[in-house]
Amino acid sequence: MTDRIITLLIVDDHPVVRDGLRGMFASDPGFDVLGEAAGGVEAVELAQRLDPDVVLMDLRMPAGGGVQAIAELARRGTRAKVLVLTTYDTDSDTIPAIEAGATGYLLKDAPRGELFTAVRAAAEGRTVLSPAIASRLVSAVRNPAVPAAKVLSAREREVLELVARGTSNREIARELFISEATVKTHLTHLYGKLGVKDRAAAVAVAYDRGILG
Amino acid sequence: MTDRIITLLIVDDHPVVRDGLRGMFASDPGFDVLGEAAGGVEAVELAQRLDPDVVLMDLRMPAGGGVQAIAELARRGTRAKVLVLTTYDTDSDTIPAIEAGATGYLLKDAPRGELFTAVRAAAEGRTVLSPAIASRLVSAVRNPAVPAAKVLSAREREVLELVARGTSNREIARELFISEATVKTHLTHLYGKLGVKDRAAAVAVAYDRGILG
DNA sequence: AGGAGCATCAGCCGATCGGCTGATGGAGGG
DNA sequence: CCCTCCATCAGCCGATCGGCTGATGCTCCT
Repeated sequence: MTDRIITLLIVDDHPVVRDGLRGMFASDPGFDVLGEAAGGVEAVELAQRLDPDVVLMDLRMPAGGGVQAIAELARRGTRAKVLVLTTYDTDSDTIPAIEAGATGYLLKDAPRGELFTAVRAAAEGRTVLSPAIASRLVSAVRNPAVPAAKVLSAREREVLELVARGTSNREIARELFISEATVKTHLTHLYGKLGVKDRAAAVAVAYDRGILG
Repeated sequence: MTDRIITLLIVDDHPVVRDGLRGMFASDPGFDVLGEAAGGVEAVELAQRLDPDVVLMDLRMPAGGGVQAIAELARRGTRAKVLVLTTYDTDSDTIPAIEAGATGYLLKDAPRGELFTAVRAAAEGRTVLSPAIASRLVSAVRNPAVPAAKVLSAREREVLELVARGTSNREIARELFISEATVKTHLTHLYGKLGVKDRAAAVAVAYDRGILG
């Protein structure tokens, strides 16, 4: 199993990164890069057509988000294992990506050897995590997961976005065609979810968690 | 001038990106990659020792910021032209980097050909900017340059940081050993500088500009 | 000497916010 | 069918905020 050739699909919006990865894997006869995609939508399509063992996937892409692409692949029952390869260990998409079905999660600054090992592991279905990611995961699991009790609803996010622009409650109400009372309700709720007491702190926390910005 | 071999130094904290760039330039006999650095400090040192024509520099790096490295190179009168190669067109370091002495500014998703052209241009001392960056620059210049009228004082930043944590004016006053009236004065001033009307928007703008977060 | 910018303070007042209590209807899961 | 979550709305009230006007002392630069 370990000595079979592993086929790959590379998904990243940066040509430079795609080149780097392709070059890396080309130098090892144990791998075969079947194709490249620059966005999530294209990735899903190519994954179906080329049927690679492993998909190396960047998360932040203009043309179709990585997380959605992973979810879509899972929904279609694609055989390929998805190995997320991203720049940020602070990425707020870490947990969603894994929930969506990613087999592993590596940072781009991982050394070559680690990458190769990770791809082989992923091909066999084993989970691989960067140490930084792993530690974030365990702490995320330790803390009651933040299980949805802290996920803002779509409406709450809308309100929060307007708050970040300096919009008053009354103006928000007009903007969203709801009453001021409802705006205040949404605010009270999202304060609770974000663990803050006022709008300024809510905006700060939202930026820290990647909800805004 | 155009047909001399151009020597390069690659600076990026990601091995993958360094590989990608090295591979790209290796394929063209007109370029010679002298070395690689993973951080700003190392970059300055290598630039002095290797004396490349062009330094390809990432901005966001853990080991020594790119902007500081550029400034340091300029201070030392290094011959090398610095071509910033970054991921973000929203990067708040754009203008500082150019002020620090960068010859050009490209986004990583630029196609190969553009990169080659840009490096040759940079080697000749010509300025190269990604379209997105260029447009940001002109607008930055059109607006009176943000001339210091919009730079927060140290005290104002302190107040703003506390605001972002949800601290009330009274608490901020206690925290900083000043009166509540003074806190309000600082706030009024920084609202003016940031072009906002309330604390929530101030926090948002501060995050956008990299003042907070 | 004078101006600009910063940090400090005062008082007043209307606008806005946030907490509290309580309620309704719709959607989705068990 | 019941429960939960979401979105919607109401009214009350004290706390907080932001604008306005005006003032002092300090430092740095011209």
